[in-house]
Amino acid sequence: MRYHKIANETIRRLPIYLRGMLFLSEQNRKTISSQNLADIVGINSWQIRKDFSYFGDFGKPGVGYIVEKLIRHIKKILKLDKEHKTALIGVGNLGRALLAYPGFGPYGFNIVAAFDNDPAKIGKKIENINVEDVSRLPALSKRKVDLAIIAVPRDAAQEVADVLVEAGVKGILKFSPHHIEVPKKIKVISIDIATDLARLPYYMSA
Amino acid sequence: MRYHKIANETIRRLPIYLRGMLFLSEQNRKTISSQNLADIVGINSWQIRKDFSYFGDFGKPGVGYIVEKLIRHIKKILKLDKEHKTALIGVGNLGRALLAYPGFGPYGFNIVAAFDNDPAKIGKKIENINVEDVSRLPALSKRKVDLAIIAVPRDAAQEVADVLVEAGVKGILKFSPHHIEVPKKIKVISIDIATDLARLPYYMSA
DNA sequence: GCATGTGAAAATCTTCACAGCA
DNA sequence: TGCTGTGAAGATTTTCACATGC
Repeated sequence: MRYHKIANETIRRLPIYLRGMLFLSEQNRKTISSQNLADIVGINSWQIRKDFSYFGDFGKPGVGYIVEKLIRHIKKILKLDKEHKTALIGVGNLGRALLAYPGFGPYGFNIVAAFDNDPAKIGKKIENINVEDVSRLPALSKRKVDLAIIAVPRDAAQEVADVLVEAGVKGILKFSPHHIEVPKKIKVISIDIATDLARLPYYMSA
Repeated sequence: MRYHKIANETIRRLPIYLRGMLFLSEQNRKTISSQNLADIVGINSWQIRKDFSYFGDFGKPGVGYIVEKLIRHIKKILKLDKEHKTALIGVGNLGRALLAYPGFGPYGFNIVAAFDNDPAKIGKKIENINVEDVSRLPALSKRKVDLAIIAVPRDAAQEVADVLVEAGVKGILKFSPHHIEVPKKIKVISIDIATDLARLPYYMSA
């Protein structure tokens, strides 16, 4: 292994590899070759090897990669090896789907708090999480929450983000399509279904 | 304008620009400069100008871009200028959130059918859409549906995709994290919240 | 004078081909 | 023999700087 600046694109792919490895682990596979993993995740084998080569000698020539070891290794790189307490803001349709989503666990994400501004929802329990008033957001700083998922309407996103940053949140995943302004040290990732969907027709053969 | 192969990354950004332009249109803005648009969408102005330059002379030097004209132009490039009938497969939490999602309209996406395999859901009406039995999927070919959104559990995704391809669907948006195998001419886009979220901790300053 | 459009340079990312180890 | 790890080549994408048009 040499020193390399790690490509951004590599970081984007690591969670995909991790997903594949977790699947293999469920099935009690012990080792996997880059070619096998390529078939599972839909990424070329040489791309996989190149990506891994940034981080050290993961695999054994002639054998492949050891599933459990690779999982631990990728988790460590992505800093997923310890729990991340996560707050959800906005308990609408999407918010409820997120609370019910079982896929966060294996990555160490744990939704520990949910907030809304609708009095009809505040105080209710959804999926075992108590819905709190958004006015209580600033108190998050005391609760070791470092990550937040924003699932509120467009116009409220910036305001919510400001409070979250103030409360010490380090990373934000948002579903509102608008760009929000945050300090440079805060990382924001956006998911917008319509924006992704909008690429499809371009690639669809008539 | 010259002939250029259009960069994939450019196509990825076009829906983001479109989103910004639609927002401006709502506010009755007539023209916009690349710098102004940059502030709204969070992408550099030179990147925006470069992207647009692939398609022809969109703007007027000294003035900027004409909002309505640019919207029409981008929609045309992305083939969003006509309606895309869309089917939803899987009416769980996520599926219901998608049916209630108001953001598809401006892009010309219209969910015209929903399917599930749960007898308790079949026949129910959700958000004005009748939930049909998945066994009726093959009949989609007669209904001019060219796009499908798969929101079913992991293990069912490949099977559903196979039927959809058979039924003539040209593009698939899926939420199941697994890679699925489809003919090359079918375009598949995946959204996986956990995979996106998993990148955050890496970038979060301790 | 203001803002676009674009060659050219720089940076980044992917692909290849194969040396070398188990 | 099978499969990794990686330098080097190739392709793509971003960034810059400025000529050009309104």
